[in-house]
Amino acid sequence: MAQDNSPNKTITMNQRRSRTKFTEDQLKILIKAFHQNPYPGYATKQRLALEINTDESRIQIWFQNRRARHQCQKKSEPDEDLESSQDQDHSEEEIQSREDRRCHTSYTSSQLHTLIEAFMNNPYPGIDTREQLAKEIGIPESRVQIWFQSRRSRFHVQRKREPDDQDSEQRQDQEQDL
DNA sequence: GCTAATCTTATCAACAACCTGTTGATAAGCCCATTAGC
Repeated sequence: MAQDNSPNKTITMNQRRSRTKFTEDQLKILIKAFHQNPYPGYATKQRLALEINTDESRIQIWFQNRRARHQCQKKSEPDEDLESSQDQDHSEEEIQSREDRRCHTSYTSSQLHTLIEAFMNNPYPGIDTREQLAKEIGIPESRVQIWFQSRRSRFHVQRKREPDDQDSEQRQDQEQDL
């Protein structure tokens, strides 16, 4: 999706998380797991994270990127290599057999207060800010990142709707005047 | 150039209050999302 060029974006760019460098052994394990199931549930991601000694959120991102690359590959070279042919059958059955999601995180009012305040200050916090917030409210950084994503999304939807709401209000006023 | 990190948007699903709205989690991205570190 197109991203805007707001000043906030610059803040994000400067504070990216440092790139994770997976070893060959780690990649072997991840690729094998991907062949078995490109949509692993939370339990599998946690197990993988433990196995290759990394964070579960990095496993999630790796699978997201892998799926994206894989989609491109499948389109450009259908029924080509072993990898593609092995993954041809993923689809409906696979979606049906998807593993459980992560448990719903519940935030306390004080945690939410801290997050909202931070959001108003900067809706695009970099890794340092997110980690600081995570530490402050005692929630994993990955959850803080997801919270900001959802918050921005709803904020954008709300802002898109606002002009419509104003229009309809104006129309109602005009109707009442008549 | 490859790919991890990040973004927006749409949708699913858990939860609080009791049928529906709110919001966290996840998936897709088609001029094959964009950005940026190695």
